[in-house]
Amino acid sequence: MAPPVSALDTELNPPQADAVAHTTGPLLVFAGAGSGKTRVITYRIANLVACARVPPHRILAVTFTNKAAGEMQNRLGRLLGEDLARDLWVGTFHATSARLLRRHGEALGLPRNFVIYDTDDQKAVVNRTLRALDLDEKRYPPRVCLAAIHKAKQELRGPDDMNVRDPWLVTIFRTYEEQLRTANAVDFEDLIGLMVTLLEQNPAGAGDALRRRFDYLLVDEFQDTNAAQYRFLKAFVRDHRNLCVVGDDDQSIYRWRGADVRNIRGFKHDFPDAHVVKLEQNYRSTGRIVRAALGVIERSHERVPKELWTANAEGAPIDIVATRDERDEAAHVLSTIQEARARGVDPKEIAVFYRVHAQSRVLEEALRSANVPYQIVGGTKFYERAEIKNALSYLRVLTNPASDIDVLRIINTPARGIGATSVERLAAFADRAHVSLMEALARIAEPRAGAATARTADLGAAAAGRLASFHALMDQLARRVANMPPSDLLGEVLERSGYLTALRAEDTAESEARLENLAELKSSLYDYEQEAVAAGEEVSLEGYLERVSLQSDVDGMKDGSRVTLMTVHGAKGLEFELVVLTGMEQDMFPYRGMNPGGDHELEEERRLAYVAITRARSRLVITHAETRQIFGTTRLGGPSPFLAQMPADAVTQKATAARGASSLGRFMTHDDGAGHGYAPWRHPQAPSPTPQPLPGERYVDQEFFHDGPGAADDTSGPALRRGARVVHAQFGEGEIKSVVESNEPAVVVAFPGRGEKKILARFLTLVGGGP
DNA sequence: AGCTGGCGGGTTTTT
DNA sequence: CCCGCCAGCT
Repeated sequence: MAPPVSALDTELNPPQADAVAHTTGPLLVFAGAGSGKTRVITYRIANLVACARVPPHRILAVTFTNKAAGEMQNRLGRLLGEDLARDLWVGTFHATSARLLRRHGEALGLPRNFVIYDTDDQKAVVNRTLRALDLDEKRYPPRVCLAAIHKAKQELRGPDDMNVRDPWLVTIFRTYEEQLRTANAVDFEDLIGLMVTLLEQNPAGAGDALRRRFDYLLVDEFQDTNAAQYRFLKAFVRDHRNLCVVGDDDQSIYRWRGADVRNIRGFKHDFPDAHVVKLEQNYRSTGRIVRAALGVIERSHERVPKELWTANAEGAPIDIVATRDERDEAAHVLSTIQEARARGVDPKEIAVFYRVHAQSRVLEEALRSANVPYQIVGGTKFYERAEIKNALSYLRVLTNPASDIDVLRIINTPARGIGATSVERLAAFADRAHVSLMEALARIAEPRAGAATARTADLGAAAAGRLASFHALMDQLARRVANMPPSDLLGEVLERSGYLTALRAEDTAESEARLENLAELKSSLYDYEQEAVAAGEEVSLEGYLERVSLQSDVDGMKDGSRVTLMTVHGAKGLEFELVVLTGMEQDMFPYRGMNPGGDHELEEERRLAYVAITRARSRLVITHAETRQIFGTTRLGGPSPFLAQMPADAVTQKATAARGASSLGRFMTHDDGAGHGYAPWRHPQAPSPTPQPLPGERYVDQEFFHDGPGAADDTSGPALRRGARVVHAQFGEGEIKSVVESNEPAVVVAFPGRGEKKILARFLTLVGGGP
């Protein structure tokens, strides 16, 4: 066995060096939060390549997100040089599987041009299935059906061995599978499941071929793998057993998605000879933050015992701030951020966390009106917008005409007179003939026999004509796929389909936004082409579509100098100088949706809180609100029980002025003047506490929350006012003429030489910064 | 055929 | 509160 790279050795503590030096056989690394996990993985790979002389293309590293994969590849580029690093296989389970299935999937009858159906597509398939089976979608809600299907597939179960009582669900599952297969489509679970089939059943020797590809496998965030993924790994390393898994059972937060923390806790059972390393020294956070995190996680039973510690300074106390409601909370978040910025903290080193996306809106409004640059990770995703999905459906049909779901999306988009009745008749005809919708269209569009076919399908001459011209359009476009780069093809698609014309004719702020989004889509295709060329990969429409399907929220995170707003789930694996953790209330965190919730769920919430706390390097501010408007109703939750579990000497209890005032208004009958003579703010769980306003605590700009004159239609906040100068990516600089009411903040801007245009606020940048 | 408005239902986290 | 679905209207 080769010794570790000596130059790296000095930068590693003993357990880290131990893990890096290990080469042959199974290795289990428990990596506590902030314990230098990524460093260990990258150095271990570097060690394998540089010392053990393993060719890079024979190493597969699996990460949780594409972004993490990219970062790992970058770091390895710096350690090993770009040439070697490029040959490494680094990617998510899904991206890696997709890539391998393109090459080996044919052994299972999966064509190379398969498409990946996202949740939306899957739901459409279930809806279609329900209609075909004539089932009431009230009794069989698509969401519920899909959840049952996913659960089964995550455990590698098929319709015959799924654990459900209702036989209809089995039928729905079976039909769903049939639809995917005939559409040459796979869902996320198939990507893993089909790989397992290849590896375990070895059709046409494909499993052996796959196994021979890699000598070493490394898996990050192993605590969040599911049963199928674990079986994938075991099948892959069957012959050499060179499997290194890295994770932290305390950070397992994806149980709801099928992740099974027993994979890491029971790893020793499957690999009794595994070398086990524990990384317990935290290099990231202050002493107080580490102790607060430990206070929460130590209440957990079931966990593998670990001693997380840090040699770092104690640092500032963690602020636990009681606020009146979510708006007061947002104001406090804002002032915390402003204060940090004033101290010179880069906005990109600041993050605001929440449990559920629904909490983000108020926070976003506060930041926007104060002109704080920010980005929201997750929520309504770019690729889920209707116009983007439509455009992508055109592209997908061009690569894979069998994908009926995509055909249904675009057949009458833009409106071309093909109504529901025509589509239904077409679908019925396709069904009888056992062909895809595109194939059915081709038959109807045939110059001679077409007319008779149309009659068979019960389609009138006019309808048949419109269907034929749709087919002609797609046929024409399909001929161009091979002849032009994908970004140009998109342009062709949008022009020739009439989609752009239709949107331009609409001429609303919304249609304008859709056009902008489509332009952005085109540039994302262009970016892909550039990157693929740079990485020496083949540029193909399929390649782009695959990337889009497998993109995650955090992948879209930009590196700009902006504050990040995200859910705690999204924050896994990241770290920030300052973290503001909001909504730490009973029922919000731990979150209770509508289900009663058992022990296991509380355990997962606890781990989630642990993840949230340990993202912070030097400063952590935690807020909770007395009342919270969410989903249209007001929630009243006391402080989260997790707060009481943080050591008293690690935290400082505070309250906003508004919180103090609200208690006064609500509980006192006499006017005593705010902030005087109240019982001290004792314990977060004390009943009806009366907080004492912190001396000197005040608000930046509390005023804007109380609608002033004209505030009602000025939804964009004070920043975008009449007369303000703004910059637009395409039209350049202009002046705001008026603020218009819309779903989204929008304004009319006069651009010199280009006239006035309605533009959504999010496409504009203010000139000159602050108001 | 396509639009609009009313209604009811669901609202976690996401590769 | 927001969305999607349906029915009824143009």
